[in-house]
Amino acid sequence: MTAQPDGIEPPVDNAVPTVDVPAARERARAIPEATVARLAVYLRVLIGRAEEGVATLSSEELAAAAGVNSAKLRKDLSYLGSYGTRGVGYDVDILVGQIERTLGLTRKHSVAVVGVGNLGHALAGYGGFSSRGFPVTALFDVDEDLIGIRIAGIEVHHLSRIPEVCAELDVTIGVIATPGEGAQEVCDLLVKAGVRCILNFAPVVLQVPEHVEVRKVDLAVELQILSFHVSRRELAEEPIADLTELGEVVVRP
Amino acid sequence: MTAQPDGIEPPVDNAVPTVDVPAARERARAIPEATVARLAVYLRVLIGRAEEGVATLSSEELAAAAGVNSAKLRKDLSYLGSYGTRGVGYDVDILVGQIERTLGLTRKHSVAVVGVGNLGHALAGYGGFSSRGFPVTALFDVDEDLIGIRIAGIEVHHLSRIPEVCAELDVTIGVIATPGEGAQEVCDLLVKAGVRCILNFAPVVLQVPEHVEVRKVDLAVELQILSFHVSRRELAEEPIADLTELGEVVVRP
DNA sequence: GCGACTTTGTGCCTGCGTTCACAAGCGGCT
DNA sequence: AGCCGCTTGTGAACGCAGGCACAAAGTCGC
Repeated sequence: MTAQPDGIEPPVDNAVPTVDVPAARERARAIPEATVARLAVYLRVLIGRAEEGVATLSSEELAAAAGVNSAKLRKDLSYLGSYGTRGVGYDVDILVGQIERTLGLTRKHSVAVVGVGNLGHALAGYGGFSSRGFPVTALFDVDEDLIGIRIAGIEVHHLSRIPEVCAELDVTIGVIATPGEGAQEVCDLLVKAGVRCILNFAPVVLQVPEHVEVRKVDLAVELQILSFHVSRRELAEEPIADLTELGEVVVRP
Repeated sequence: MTAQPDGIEPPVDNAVPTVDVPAARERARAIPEATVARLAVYLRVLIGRAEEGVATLSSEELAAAAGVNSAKLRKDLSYLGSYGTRGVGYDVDILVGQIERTLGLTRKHSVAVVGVGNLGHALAGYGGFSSRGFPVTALFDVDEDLIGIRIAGIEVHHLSRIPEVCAELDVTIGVIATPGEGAQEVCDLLVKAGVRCILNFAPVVLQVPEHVEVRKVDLAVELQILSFHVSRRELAEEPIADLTELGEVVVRP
């Protein structure tokens, strides 16, 4: 364990405990964010291979399938502990179990989707969620015309019932698929309802208390990043001509 | 300009050129990926403020609205050049123009969506794309029942027509919203059609030639990352009890 | 016109994440 | 049983991104 989170070392580290509970906590905390994101990718690949009957996989193969460097993969997996066999590779089933444990996938996470527009509707019907242990159990909207109807078997409630319904269904993850305007209000409601993890599709930066985790998915931003690469490419490819369209007029004094 | 991209300095840097074309190219190349992503966020905030009639914004205000550190914001903007006024802040309109130029948003980017399932349907109807200069102009699917129907006014074509239609409409960005199985095949078709930027919603790692840029949006992965944080929280909050459910049995020899 | 105040732009440092390279460890073959 | 080859796990180096803090540069008031 090289990277100590932030200075504070655990007091004593000499005795020989059989079950090292603080270490479990330390380790979970110590896993870098970037690694967590990749673990999810590895998991998907592993589950796919497991279904094909593959029992063992080397870091090289797994890395190729996940689109990363094999050294990075090994380091990522080493955060979970030593579950590989030198000379052989990783036992697929064991690794699946370990990653699931680390990501907290041993329990189901009930998901509430707020905003049943284009996107919310799609998310409610998206099979990829429930099949991966994230069943959408509640839908909310402001539009009175939508209240009470069922989408993919799930009833749509009014925003005002968020606290009540979320508590009842033990919702752990809230998905905000509203327009930008209502998003902060919805977020506040979710937080008040005890939801501590939010996936935000609305194009606003949400203000949340410190104990709440927000991840933002912004489709327009993704396209703009791609757009940047388009122009960068064109810039790099064209030998020297036609750059005037840039309007770049840098005058050095 | 401190950060020289990769060693090679421009030959002479003494004369007084009026239009510094190579510098434009260098600069576009030098902008860090992380900065590009944030520029898109700044742009959205700026456009919002511009509509409210705000003419000038300080780095502090803009940073707060975008949810970042003000020093980081200033450094990000400095990659575009010096467009702020000390003691005052940034002129909103000028900055909008500069960011749009840098991101290549001065032209429209025609978008093709492949896969008209739940998600593809939502994307086709999503107003956030066209309003930001990314009109969805083509839809594709394999399902014969869908071919020929119109969604949000756009006709659905068969996959096989991707090359033809994309060329005709000058599609620059392809969006893959198919299940994982067909994704690589669709990707190959798009690449063959000359599309060089792809936004991939399918849960697979796409293999593409070097000159093609892929961005992946994986909703299940996002949820799994949130799930990780849920368990991390529970681990940190519970004083010491109930950690056995982890199954964490680390025995130090 | 000058001084005080405000805000930008950036040099420097720190820390995280990635990559390299290799020793340690394990299985299989002889 | 012992050796050989393969693969993991990790120490160490590197590079990039983030944050601090300050000098430069501009505005506003007097």
